[in-house]
Amino acid sequence: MPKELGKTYQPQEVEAAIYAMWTEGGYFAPKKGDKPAYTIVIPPPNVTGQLHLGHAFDNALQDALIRYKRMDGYEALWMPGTDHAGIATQIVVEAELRKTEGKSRFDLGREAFIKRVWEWKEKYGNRIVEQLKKLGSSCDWNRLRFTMDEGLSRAVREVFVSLYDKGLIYRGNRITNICVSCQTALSEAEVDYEEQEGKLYHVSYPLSDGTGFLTVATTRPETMLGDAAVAVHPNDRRFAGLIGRTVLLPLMNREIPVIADEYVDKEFGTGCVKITPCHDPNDYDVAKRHNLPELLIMNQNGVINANGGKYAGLTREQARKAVLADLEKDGLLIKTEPHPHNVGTCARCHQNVEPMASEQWFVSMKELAAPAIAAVKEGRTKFVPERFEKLYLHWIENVRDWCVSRQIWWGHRIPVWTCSACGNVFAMREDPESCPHCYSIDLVQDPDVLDTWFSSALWPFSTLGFPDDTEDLRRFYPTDVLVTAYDIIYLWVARMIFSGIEHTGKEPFHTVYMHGLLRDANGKKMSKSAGNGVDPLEMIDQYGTDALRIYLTSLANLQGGDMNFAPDRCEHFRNFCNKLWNASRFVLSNLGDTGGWTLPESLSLPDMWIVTKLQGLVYDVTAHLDKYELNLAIQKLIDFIWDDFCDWTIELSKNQLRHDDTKEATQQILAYVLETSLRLLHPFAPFITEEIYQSFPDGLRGSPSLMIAQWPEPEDRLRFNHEAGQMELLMDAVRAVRTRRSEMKVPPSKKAAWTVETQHQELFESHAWVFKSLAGASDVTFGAAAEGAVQIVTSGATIALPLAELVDLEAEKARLAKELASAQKEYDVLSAKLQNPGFTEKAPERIVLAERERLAALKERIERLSP
RNA sequence: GGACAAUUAGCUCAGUUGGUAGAGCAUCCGCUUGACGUGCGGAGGGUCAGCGGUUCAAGUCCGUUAUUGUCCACCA
Repeated sequence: MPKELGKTYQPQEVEAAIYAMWTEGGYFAPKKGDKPAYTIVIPPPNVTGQLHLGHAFDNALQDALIRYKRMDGYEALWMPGTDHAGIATQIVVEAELRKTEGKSRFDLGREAFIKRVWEWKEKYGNRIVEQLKKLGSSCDWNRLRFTMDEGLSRAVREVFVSLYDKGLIYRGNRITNICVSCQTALSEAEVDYEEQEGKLYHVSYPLSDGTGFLTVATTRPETMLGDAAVAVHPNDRRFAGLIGRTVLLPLMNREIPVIADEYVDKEFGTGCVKITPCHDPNDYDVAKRHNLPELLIMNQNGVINANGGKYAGLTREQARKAVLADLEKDGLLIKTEPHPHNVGTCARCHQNVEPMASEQWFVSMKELAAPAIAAVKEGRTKFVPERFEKLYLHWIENVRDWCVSRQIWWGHRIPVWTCSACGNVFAMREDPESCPHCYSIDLVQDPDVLDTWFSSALWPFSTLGFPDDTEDLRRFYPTDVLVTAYDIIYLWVARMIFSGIEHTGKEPFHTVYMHGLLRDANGKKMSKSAGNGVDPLEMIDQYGTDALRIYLTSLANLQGGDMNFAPDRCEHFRNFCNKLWNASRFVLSNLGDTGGWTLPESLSLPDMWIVTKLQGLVYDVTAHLDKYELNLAIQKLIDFIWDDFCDWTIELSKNQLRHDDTKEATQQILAYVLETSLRLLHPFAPFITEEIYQSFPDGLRGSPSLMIAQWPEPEDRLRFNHEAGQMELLMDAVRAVRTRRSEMKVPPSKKAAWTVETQHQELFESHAWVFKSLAGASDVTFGAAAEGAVQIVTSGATIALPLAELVDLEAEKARLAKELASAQKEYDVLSAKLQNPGFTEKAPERIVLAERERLAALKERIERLSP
């Protein structure tokens, strides 16, 4: 029996039960069908994460795709999981530790701290998963993975050791970006550059022989403590005589040479550059070329070390102040000028990073990048929209070696050991018990952990069982499409591509569907500090999940551009859900004895029209989904359901349901169109469509859940183009009369007899009920208009309404004359176009044909309008 | 410095191979029409940033200018 549906849709009352029903039914698990596997891996949210709008958007798109493919017979797997998010998680747990116990991670020690993080993860790590479920995400939750699971950790080991053995991972001392707040190295992709209002300090370095000064310009004066030289351009005449001599480094009283190097830009600053090998990447290179000594003056925590002389123990900020003050005192600070420049900041904590020399592990990129470039250039991996390919290629073609070691504790420990006995350094898949070289058991493991993205890069195959050759891996890998925002192309997407190729021999997905970022209603970036963030869960409470999802889906655009989210615009989509709800109530309360949602044997003209429209919709929605044009798909669905189905089909059905001879067929057509529409809408609005579907009587449900109902296919036999065109004539007449009546302020309750002059008399006569139902016709007769009637010229007919008492005859004449003039003008333009051989010969036939028809229609209209 | 994108109705934005410019919101006018006022019917409002080009035909393709935004590189 059909469930009783309330007058308005109340999403809060049904969503949880629907989700539970899906879960209990086991519908999220992939089912073998007549089509192959279709796989999407979720971009794993951080375990520390709270659901934000970006997740909601990304997941709405993925869920729509996976639900569509599942209904379409594919063995659809949406692989879920979470990321351990090394630094981010460690920061969160450290903060909590400091707050609740006033302790640092060092107070606890490494093992105890890691235990704490695991406890935290067990307690809070599933919060984001529960939130994803609220969105209706149809992930196969039984497969939930975590990047630090045993299996995934094994994948990390395998990949590390395999790269190490191939010589593609090495340890090296070089300038790396260090976050002194997180106290770890970062990869270049984790550094954000931002323009800061800095200062350029001009500092005098006296020549050792006391004959003068050289003035250098610097933005980081504290680094002068580590200076190894002053460099000038070899062709710079100003300093030609000074090359090879020495200056006395102020404050440190060290003699350093003046060298010549082409790196120096003569035009910039003073033309003299201080060379600080350990604290600037360019200086490092210069130092290598000139064999300069390397002097590190700062620790990873940003505190000046013993090499900094009397400044040792000061933080970098304190050191800068002290150095400047001392220079000032010595009269060596010549000038300070404002100098806006780009400064690298830590992507996690937004503190300025400190470039400094340190020992780190690197992945050698050149060899790995080559096939990843080819994969995209040769089309095995495609980006949608295509323009993102350029970004990807530009990055990977210029990629530098990847710094993968992090000086934190939460993450995959680098599987490299050093033998204290023989000094052997080796990487192993299993923790070793003794040195493979000298069998000593005195082994020390590298203290660092791997970059979080090292494990994320393996996600498409590590989640499916790699490194084991599992059935899942064979069936679901390579995956199909990766859906994510463009801001992690380098951090994640590119690394998955080269990792997938290197370790599995296959590109991890054939399509990368990229989208933009959500901004607030004014186009501003959403952020906690600005307080303009929108909580999707609040949106769900207020408007329902489906309304939020439809709105988000409609925001996607074909350029992958950023989108502005205005919370109150959810209302429109909430209204749409309610509209669908009520349309369904109407259809369900008028089912009668309809035994199924098959079409009636004979179709009326309006039936043929809506069925034809529906075929077009099936075709369009499917095509848009296949092309990742989800915004267009949802727009067409809304237009069809609201405008075509509700405003025309349902309105007309009210008349047809009153007559015994048309009642049953009408019931059937309503059920048929509604049921098909629900299936098409389901990927976008899973809850409401399922709730309505479950309210259908048993005979009308082909499947226990709409989730696993079959995706509709367009049927050519149900395209009635001619009849649909006839219907449009009737609709034009309805609209034309409505407009005129409205202009003349005739209340809808006032009916009027129509006198129609038309070549389509049979059509208009047999469908007089349409005009009576929708356009206030009391009677429809045929013939010439009576004197003083209001004449309405529409496509195919002139309709006369006897509303003489409401009409100013002169105004009426003027209006008709104006319409005639405008029609005539349009006719002239069109006829000139059709007389142009350039057009008739070169334009496609269908266009010419359509224009000829338009011309004929205009001609007829002009005749009708002519007095 | 380089690259990419955007510029369409008062506002926010769609616009899928070039083929008569669309939506929502806002505004205005009507409506106790038996699914829905979270609704129904109707109206006004646009030289699609400027200029030039290709084409029978340009919001759509090409060039150029302007403005805005993003990314990359990098200036001690």
